[in-house]
Amino acid sequence: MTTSAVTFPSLEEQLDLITKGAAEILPLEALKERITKSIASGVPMRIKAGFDPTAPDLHLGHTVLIRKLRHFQQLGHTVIFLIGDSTALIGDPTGRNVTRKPLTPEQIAANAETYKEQVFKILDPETTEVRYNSEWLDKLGYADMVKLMAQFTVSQMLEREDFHKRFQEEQPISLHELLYPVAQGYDSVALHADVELGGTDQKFNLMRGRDLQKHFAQPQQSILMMPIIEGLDGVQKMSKSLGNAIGIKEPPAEMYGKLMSISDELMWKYWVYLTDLRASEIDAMKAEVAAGTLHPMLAKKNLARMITAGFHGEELAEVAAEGWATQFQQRGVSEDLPVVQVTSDAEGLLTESGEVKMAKLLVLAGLAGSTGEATRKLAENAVSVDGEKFAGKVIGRDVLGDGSALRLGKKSVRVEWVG
RNA sequence: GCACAGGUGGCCGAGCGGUUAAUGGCAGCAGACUGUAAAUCUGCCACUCUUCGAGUUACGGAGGUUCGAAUCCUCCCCUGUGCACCA
Repeated sequence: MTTSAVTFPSLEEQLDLITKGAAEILPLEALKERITKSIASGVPMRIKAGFDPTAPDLHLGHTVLIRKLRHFQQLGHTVIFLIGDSTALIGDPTGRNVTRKPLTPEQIAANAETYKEQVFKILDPETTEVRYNSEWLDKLGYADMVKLMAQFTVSQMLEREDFHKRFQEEQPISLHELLYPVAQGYDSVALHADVELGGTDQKFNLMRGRDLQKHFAQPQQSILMMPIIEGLDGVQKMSKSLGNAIGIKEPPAEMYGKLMSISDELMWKYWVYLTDLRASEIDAMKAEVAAGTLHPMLAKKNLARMITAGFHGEELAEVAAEGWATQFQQRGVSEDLPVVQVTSDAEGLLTESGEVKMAKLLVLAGLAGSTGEATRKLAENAVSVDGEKFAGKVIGRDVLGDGSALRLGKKSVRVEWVG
C-alpha cells in the first residue's frame, strides 16, 4: 500500500459532509484547523470510534455512527474501528442504572468477529484500521493505572448524570465502573486520535480523551457526537435489550416490516440519519406530504425499501416490499413467508385421533410463547390459517397441510411437515 | 464490624397472617378502527394438562412457627445510609 500524500476535498466540502446530521462538534474551530492542516500536509486525520463487543448484533442505531465514519473515509481520512475488548470487561456504564455483567473473553472474541463482519457492510474493509484496546490497556501496570486515575477526581466522575443519579438514588456504583471513562480516554492517547466519534450520550467519555491527551502533551482530539435514534416505539433509544431495535442482519422481510411499523413522525428522523439523502431533499419530501401530494405511507415505503436494499440488495428489498403489501395491505398470504419445520411426532402435538392441537402448533411455530398464551390468542380470534380465521382447538392435517400459512396477529409462517 | 432502611411478577410499585397468581401504573400481545402506523376503544398479560375444570411453581435464599405466610421468627446472601480516632 502506498503512503503518498492524498489530495483532499476543500474545507467547505469536507465540513458539509462531516456536519450533516451531527448533533454537536466540540470544539468545531479546532476541527476546522485540523482539516486545513491535513489538506496542506496531505496527511489524513485519524478518526476513532470505539465499540464494546458486548452485544453481538448491530442494529440501525449503531449504523448512524458507522455511516458518519464512512463519510470520513470517503473524504480520505483514516478511520480506526476500535474494538473495546478490554473495556468490555467493565461494560460501559453510560445510561445504565445497574452494573453490567462482565463477559467472558471467549464471548468478547466471538462478538468482536461478528462486529467486524457487520460493520464492513458499511465501511470499506480495505482502508479501515481495526484495533483492539487490549493492545495497550493490558500492558498498563499498576503504577500506570494509578497515575491515570490520579488525573481525575471523584467529584468529576460523579458529575456524570448516570453516576450522579445512581448515587442520589442510593443505587450501587461499583468502583471499576469509574475506570471506564479513564480507559476510553487513554485509548485516544494510544491511537493519537484527531477526532473521536460517539453518540451524544458518550460526551463525558469522549471528553476524557481530550483530558488525557493534554496530560500526555498530545494535540487534543475534537469530538463529534451523533444523535441517538429512537427505536420502533418512537420513544426510547433503539436498543436490543429494549426490544425496539432493527438488526442489520435481520431478514429483508422483517427489516422492511419493522420499518413500516414506525410512526410517521419517526420516519423523518430515519430519513435523516439512516439514508444518504441530503437535508434539502428530505425537506422537499416533507413539504409534499404536508401539501398532500405525497401519501405518508408511500414515503415510508420508500424509506423501508431504501434501507432494506442497503443491507440486502435491491432484489430482495423488492420481494420484501411485495410480500409486505400482500400480507398487510391486502390481508392476504404472502409468498415468501418464513418456513417453519414441524415434526408431526412432537410431544403432545397430535390428539389420539390424529388431529393437530392448534395451541401446541402455534408454540412450535414460534408464534406463541406458551400453550397458555396460544390458547388465549385462539379465543381472541387472532389466529388464521391460509387467510381464514380459525378459533378451534384442533385442526385436521387435511386442512392444515404441508405449506399452509399460519398466522397469529402480525406474524405469519408457512408450516412444513417433517416426518 | 455495629446500627438502621430495603430486596415483590419485564420495569416501577401496593399488599404486611386468611377469599384470589397477588391492587395499580408502564411496557408487551391480540381484536376493532386505520394508511401498515399513530391516537382511541375492548380483551389478554406465570407454567402445564384431558382448559366453562384441574394441577404445579412464584414475592432475595434456606429453614421454622401456624389449620393457613409475600406477610411472624431464625440464619444466610445482596444493596443503600449512618457510625467507626477524639467517646
